[in-house]
Amino acid sequence: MRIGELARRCGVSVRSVRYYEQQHLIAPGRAANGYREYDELAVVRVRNIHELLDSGLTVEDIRLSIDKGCLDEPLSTLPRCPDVLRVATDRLGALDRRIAALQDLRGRLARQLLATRSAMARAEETVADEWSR
Amino acid sequence: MRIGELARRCGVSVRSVRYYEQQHLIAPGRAANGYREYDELAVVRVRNIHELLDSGLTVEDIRLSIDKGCLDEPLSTLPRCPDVLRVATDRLGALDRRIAALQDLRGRLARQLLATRSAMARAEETVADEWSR
DNA sequence: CTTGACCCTCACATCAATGTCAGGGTTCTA
DNA sequence: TAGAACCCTGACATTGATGTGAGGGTCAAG
Repeated sequence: MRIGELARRCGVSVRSVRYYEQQHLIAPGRAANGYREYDELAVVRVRNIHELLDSGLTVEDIRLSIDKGCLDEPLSTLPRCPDVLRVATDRLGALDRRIAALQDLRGRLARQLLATRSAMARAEETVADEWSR
Repeated sequence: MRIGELARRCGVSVRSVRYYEQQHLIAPGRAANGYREYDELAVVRVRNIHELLDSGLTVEDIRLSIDKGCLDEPLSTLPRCPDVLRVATDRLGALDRRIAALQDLRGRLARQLLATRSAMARAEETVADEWSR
């Protein structure tokens, strides 16, 4: 099948499929006219790639697990892939660190906001005091 | 004072100071030789800009609050600035959304990992079964 | 007069995956 | 045979703040 059908069946853009190829995640054949040719295996691979990207892995992560057969069956039916597992575990840790950093940021911003609000409240009280005098 | 001293006193890079200027957050004078000239006010402003950036606001956020006098005193002693307050509140919401998105991602990745691990465990049991036969 | 520490502008690189052009070829259908 | 719908490559844009380098002035101390 050609790239448009592949993309449609995998729920990704044609651009993305070409990008995956450029990143050496897939290697389609070529027809005589230069068009890329994909088989059913490609459907599985591209779906897997998309799913892994969507789960927070990077193209680089996925590339590390290629040529290990880890992308050529539906992920749910191919549980044995230590490399993907390890990378995913690392990625989970990185994700946790990013979340922690964001929550730290949130804490600082919230405290700043709170301090500002209470300072404004105090200022209004002062004004009220002045009025009541 | 010149840009090097300003940057040192504010704990930011010279590059960042020039970037703030390019973004119209500061507007230093120029000496006869073309060197930027900063006064004490600039120290306060640059420190405030850096602190706000560090708190998760963007240059665009900060720009919206300029010309309101919100950057010309230490933030802790200038609590009355509704615009900064509103922007910061918005930013807090955005931060919460980003955190939620990351946590969602984390959940998906963790589930995938868990499923993979338990599938591997099942596979090992199967192997054990085969051995025990 | 030279060295070194400053300063200037301009501009590209970073990170990641994808969108979106431009400029052109192919294939199928009416 | 024309037009629609597809395909190709190549390249720039996006986001945000900063790093870095080239190529070149300015100034003070030695």
